[in-house]
Amino acid sequence: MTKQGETGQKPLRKGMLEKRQAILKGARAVFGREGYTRASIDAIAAEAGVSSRTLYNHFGDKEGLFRAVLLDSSVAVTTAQQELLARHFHKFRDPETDLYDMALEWIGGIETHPEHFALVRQIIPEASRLPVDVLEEWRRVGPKATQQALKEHLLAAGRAGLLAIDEENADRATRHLALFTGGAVSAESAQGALPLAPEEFERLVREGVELFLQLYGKSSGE
Amino acid sequence: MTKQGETGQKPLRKGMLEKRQAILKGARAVFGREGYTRASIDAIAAEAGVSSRTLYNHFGDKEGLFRAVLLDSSVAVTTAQQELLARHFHKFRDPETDLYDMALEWIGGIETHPEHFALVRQIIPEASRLPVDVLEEWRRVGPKATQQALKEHLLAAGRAGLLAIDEENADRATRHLALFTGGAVSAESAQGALPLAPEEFERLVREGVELFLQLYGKSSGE
DNA sequence: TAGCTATTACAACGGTCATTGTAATTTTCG
DNA sequence: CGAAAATTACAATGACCGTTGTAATAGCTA
Repeated sequence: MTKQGETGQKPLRKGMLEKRQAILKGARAVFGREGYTRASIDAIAAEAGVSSRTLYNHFGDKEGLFRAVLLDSSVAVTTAQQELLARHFHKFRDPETDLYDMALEWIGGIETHPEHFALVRQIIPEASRLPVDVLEEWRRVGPKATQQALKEHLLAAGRAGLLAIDEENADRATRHLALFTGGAVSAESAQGALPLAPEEFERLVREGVELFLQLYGKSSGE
Repeated sequence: MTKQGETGQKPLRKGMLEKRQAILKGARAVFGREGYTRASIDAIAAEAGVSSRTLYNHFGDKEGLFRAVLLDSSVAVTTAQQELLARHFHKFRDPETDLYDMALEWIGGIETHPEHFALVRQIIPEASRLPVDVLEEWRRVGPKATQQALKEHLLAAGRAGLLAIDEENADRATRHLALFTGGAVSAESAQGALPLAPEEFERLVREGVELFLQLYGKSSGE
């Protein structure tokens, strides 16, 4: 138990890092597809093209692997989402269209990173069995981090006079934008479990952005 | 497979019905707590105070039991929710307070029927492995039925001149009320997986109702 | 009370799975 | 190249679990 792996501090040898990432990739796929309990170590090892013994040498046990996969995947997706937000808000001029384009790609992340969100869907019912620190760190590096980035971009847009947002209402505005777009999509698709027609998806996001601008737009807001 | 059980058409003998309901109750608890895969037949039988063989005689196999439990529980909760809506809208006079009271108890159903919603949380990641007809029937007798009842009450309130709701916008208004209150609570509590402080719960519901009235209230709406 | 039926206790089968040990083999690095 | 480390194949262990059969028992109904 105290040998190595766990949090993976110092994989020095060359191939180790590749093996490790292959395992993480395979585990993300299988855990997301099958769920924690159904996912067998052998299936993950096969998906990663690795012996199951190597997997144990890297991550200790099944729970350690799940922990590593969840956090690794969360960091990756959060990074991608933050880059996406930065890219869209960089050229933020017209709230009407720019906010819609941004939200479309942001919420579309559910389909851009299907394995990650399948993985996240698995932890919801498993929450009471998962160590609290894992849950907390997931929220911190995942949803919370993305939300924080969004909040800062919205604040910047507010300072630029493009939205009716200031330090006072920024938190609520951020929650509202997420709720009106992502929350609406999530509710309609049973938390992403059921497929949603693209037109329906776009309609929900569009209506959500319209509602958001109705509250925080410069024309009718304030 | 063709012997009996399955959909349970004719349990005539006296004690059988009690056994059946004891099994459904125990299965709801264990399935909700452990999830489909982890939940063992023996654990369910023990929780129900019944031999595992009796369980098989009633429901055929594990999947048949899960199917029966999910639909039975959904019908029960939907009935309770519809009664709740009828009771509140019966004495619907002042949108400000009446709508808040209603939403508080409605969304509070997550805590009033914890086993049911734990069960529902389990089917989300399991969706792709569940027969489509089970999923469809669940949505029909569950969320869809409640949503339909709410829509009719909102329409009635609109006809009574208490809300700015008519046949044109009733569907959207219904979705909005659910999203602003239940969706907000759901998002904040990670789909109900993480506990939410009562004050936070009430605050979210209150803000949700306020926002709803901002859009569909008679004073500032229209 | 007699007979039918549901229920039970018990055992067993076949399967899956997490985990570990070991020895051989491959890979990496000095 | 040669040593050290990582990886592999292989097997085994111990546990859990869904499901079924069976014979005994308890409960209901007529």
